[in-house]
Amino acid sequence: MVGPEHSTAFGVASPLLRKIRAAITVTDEERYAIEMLERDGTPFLGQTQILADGAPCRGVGIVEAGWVLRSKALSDGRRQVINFALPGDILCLDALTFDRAYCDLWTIGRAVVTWRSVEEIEQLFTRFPHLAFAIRRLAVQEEAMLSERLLSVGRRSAIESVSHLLLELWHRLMLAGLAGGRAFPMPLSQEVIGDALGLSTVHVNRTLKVLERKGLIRVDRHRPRSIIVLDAPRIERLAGFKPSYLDLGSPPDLEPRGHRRANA
Amino acid sequence: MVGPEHSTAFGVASPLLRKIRAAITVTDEERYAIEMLERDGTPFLGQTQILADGAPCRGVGIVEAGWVLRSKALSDGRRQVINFALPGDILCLDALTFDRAYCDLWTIGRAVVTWRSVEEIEQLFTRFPHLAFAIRRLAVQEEAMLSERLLSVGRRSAIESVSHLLLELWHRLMLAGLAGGRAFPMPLSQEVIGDALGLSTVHVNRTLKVLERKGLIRVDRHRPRSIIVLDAPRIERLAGFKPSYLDLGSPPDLEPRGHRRANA
DNA sequence: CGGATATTTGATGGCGCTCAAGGTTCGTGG
DNA sequence: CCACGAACCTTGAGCGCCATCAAATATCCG
Repeated sequence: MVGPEHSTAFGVASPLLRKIRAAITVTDEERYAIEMLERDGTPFLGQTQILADGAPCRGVGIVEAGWVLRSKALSDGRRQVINFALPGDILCLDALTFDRAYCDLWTIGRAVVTWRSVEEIEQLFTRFPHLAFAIRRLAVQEEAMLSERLLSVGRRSAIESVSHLLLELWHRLMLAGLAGGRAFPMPLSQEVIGDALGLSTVHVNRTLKVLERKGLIRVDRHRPRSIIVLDAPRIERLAGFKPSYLDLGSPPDLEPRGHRRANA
Repeated sequence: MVGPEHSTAFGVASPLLRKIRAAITVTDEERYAIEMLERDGTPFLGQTQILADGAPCRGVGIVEAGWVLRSKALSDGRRQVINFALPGDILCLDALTFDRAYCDLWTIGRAVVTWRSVEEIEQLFTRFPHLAFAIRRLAVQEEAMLSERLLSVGRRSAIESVSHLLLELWHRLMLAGLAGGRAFPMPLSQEVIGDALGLSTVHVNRTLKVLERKGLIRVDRHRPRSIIVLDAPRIERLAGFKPSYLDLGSPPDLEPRGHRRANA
């Protein structure tokens, strides 16, 4: 039904397209337009700052490959990671209505980012209103993720927060077609995880160890690092993880979990 | 230049209009349209839930009077307040692209909320593109506030967080025309403040006491409760508060603070 | 005045921070 | 192939910020 897909940097089929397809049905013309967005990106190597809090925003960024993080820093160096952008995620969507960044942007390891001007995106939205709708949904999802993160940092214990973050990343990577089965890539250092959850590096380490000792996950420390989920139901229960906030298409499952009927 | 303004519930001139004027110049027609939005609201008395996490969203809400909070709860009762909506703030702006709530909504004390259908808002946006732009800016500001809250909860100490929250509310109330001078209304109980900052009620109490003992604020405990800021520069320094993330119009002040020239 | 809600204060303890040192993995260049 | 440095992970010891529990006080409302 659909032809072979354009292959983006690092040889993965477009995660952005995949995510948009979760929200709307995409015509061939629209598919082509999306694929054109994810071209000619700038490659970065290590941890590199690509945008500064308060700086003018050059437009909208698309993460072609690698991971990017959004963070805010205090004057004495304390840092809070606001969110992670995975391949197919869009950076600075707010640039469409506000031309100043309110966060720092850093790459994590290798990453490829494409910048598109506000005008280009607005033309795209005019030509393809469906795409505008789908991408606005991505923005709503971002806010839902932010709320969930705030809940973690404010009210969940360390082991709950860490578990919840791992499950969120696993889920997002699957939705983007970047993870399958029980394993998923984990480029984040324990320091970065701590900065996302309001924890110290040391405590993230101890918490991961506990999760391993409980037989819930296995951490593969060889690069490229990865996580293997050994007991999904148990860690989901521990984290109180309900993936509905990540689903763009269908409404969230309002029934209690784990009560699917046998022959339905 | 501008005629007498329509007076909303509780006799305060439209805070929404005032905030929109910070972002764009408003024509008389637009002013009338905004004022029509803030009519015929439903009044609520105490702490009342007006929307549930995961429930279908009836449309967009406008806070005419009183305060509303957005929160998420864990199954065991722990609660995180995501943000506060003051008079003139808009609730569920995401309903325009996503028809499910991802937070609970509760009133704080007396409040009046008007619900407008998605269709009505979309018609408004079509008729007045400038208004659409200004209101999208309000949405961006919401995200900036959320990021700042995450920074507080994750990385600031209790005394820094509490100070920062107080300053944010003071500033927002001034922008909405609901506070002037050094005093501002404070309907939030210490429990609610704790739920917003990831702190216990007891610790919020002790922290407020410290701020009073340091001579930075005075808490008026008689209802309607209020806060008086006694030493704005000092508490702003303590909190690391930079109000640029709340300003919709002008770009943020990139120069170091407190260096205004004498005769300028 | 009585009941409900919110604030205040003390005592105690734990989760997670800090400091410090040693181990691992990996990239680079000899 | 090995040496070396950088970044990251690991583990222990000690402690502090803030949570929890409990009880008294204050404020408001009817």
